[in-house]
Amino acid sequence: MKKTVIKDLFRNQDTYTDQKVILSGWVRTVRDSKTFGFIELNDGTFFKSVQIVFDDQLENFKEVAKLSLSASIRVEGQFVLTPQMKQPFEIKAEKIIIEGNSTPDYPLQKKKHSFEYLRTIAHLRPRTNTFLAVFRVRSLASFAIHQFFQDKGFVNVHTPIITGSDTEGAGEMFRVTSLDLDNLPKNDEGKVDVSKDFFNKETNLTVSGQLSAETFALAFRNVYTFGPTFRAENSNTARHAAEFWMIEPEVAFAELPDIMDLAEEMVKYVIGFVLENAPEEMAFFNSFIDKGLLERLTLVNEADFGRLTYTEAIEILKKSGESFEYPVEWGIDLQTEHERYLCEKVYNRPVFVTDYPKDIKAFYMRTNEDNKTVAATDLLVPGIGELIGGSQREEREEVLLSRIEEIGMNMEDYWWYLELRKYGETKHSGYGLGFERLIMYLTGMSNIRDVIPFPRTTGNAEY
RNA sequence: UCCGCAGUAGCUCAGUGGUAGAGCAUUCGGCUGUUAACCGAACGGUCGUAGGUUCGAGUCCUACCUGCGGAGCCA
Repeated sequence: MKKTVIKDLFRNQDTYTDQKVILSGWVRTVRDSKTFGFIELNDGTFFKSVQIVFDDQLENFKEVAKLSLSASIRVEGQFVLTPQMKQPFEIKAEKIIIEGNSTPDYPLQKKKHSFEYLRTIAHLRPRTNTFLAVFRVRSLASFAIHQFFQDKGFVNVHTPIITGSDTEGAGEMFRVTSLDLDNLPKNDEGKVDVSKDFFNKETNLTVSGQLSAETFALAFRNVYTFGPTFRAENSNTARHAAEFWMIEPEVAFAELPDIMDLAEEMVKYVIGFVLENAPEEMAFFNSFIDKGLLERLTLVNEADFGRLTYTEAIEILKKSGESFEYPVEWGIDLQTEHERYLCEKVYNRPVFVTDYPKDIKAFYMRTNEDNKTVAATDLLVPGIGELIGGSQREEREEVLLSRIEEIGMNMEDYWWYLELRKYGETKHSGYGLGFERLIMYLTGMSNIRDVIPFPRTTGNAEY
């Protein structure tokens, strides 16, 4: 007889009724009495566990009753519907084989643990309800994003992880080297001789695949990247990590509103996909993590995202009567308190802010006709902040050149990027989506460390 | 990096200058339908680290370490 997985039992209860099944999984809890007992068994295939009923007819009844939490077992037994009970069905065990018992000091108890504590046992926390739910949703959301773009004919580009260029302004980088740090080769000026390094030059981990993606957009028209990104910022917040995943679509023959439409459609698609494919997990988040989650996500899927310009946002903030810690003035970068006010108080849904002052944005963003602002947008989301940052790219070679000069960047480093403007340039636009922030938004989890299997943050690369 | 809060049993916490505590977990016993099972008992501590004040410090002071929350940076 073939092994059955618990997901199948839940999804096809009719076909299993009164049938014999073989299950294997991990013990969540054992409740025993003198001559019988119950085991909650989770096999990883489904969010919910199955109740196994066993009695002293089993030859190893005593050992089974004493199983430690998270022991792994195989169960042969009969599937029985139990409509009057809390659980829809249970397995009446005929045989239980102990594959790997656990020990009494198993750190996960049958009670609520703090996320802080669970972070200290990141190798065991995926066995908890919360993390089973988080990481299944993460997997589904990842798949949904690929499906969304693939259905639209976008080409997935694997941009380099090790990079010799720096997307200006995207943050501090992690140096990549194979040099012996205890014995560094020096040049005549006493500095490290990077020509002796593996790539004969200075290299770093990527902070963004955007510039590479642009090259492919000007060949394939519609492309996206989906990969890890690294920032060596000493950030200590619930929404920053040193290693995170980013999705960066890049679209040729597209202006800013085109990619805003794309971003909105994408976010809604992923929400719909996750609600449909992980209903148990989403119900769990709604009950135990974030009470308003389902209502909020459903609402978001039905309503249009808000859209306003930076200039309009400044006016709203000025007229709001709120006393902000950072005074509002045209030209400032919007602070967290301003963004929160806009999307949580004014709109109460995701909102695109567009056309920021060019002085506070990156060199590659397209300068608007007013010569003061750039065609950039941030998607602000309640509870998370900035979920997406995007822009129309500056396609006019002479404008781009003067921007690079203005900022004082090294022109030679961008020779290939500039050549894109020379050979058949077109308007094109793209954005970056922080994947973990999307997961936080989908699950209601409030710390980025709890949506990454083994998070890397300042001072922390355990596991 | 800055500001604030916290660190006491395996976990979650109480203890606010005078004998180190509770619930849960664990172990043992009981229980014929439990489902965060229940009932009884036992076990469990260098009070983050190092100094200092005091007759006496978990408690007050200083420094450091770690974690959390907020801010900056951004996705």
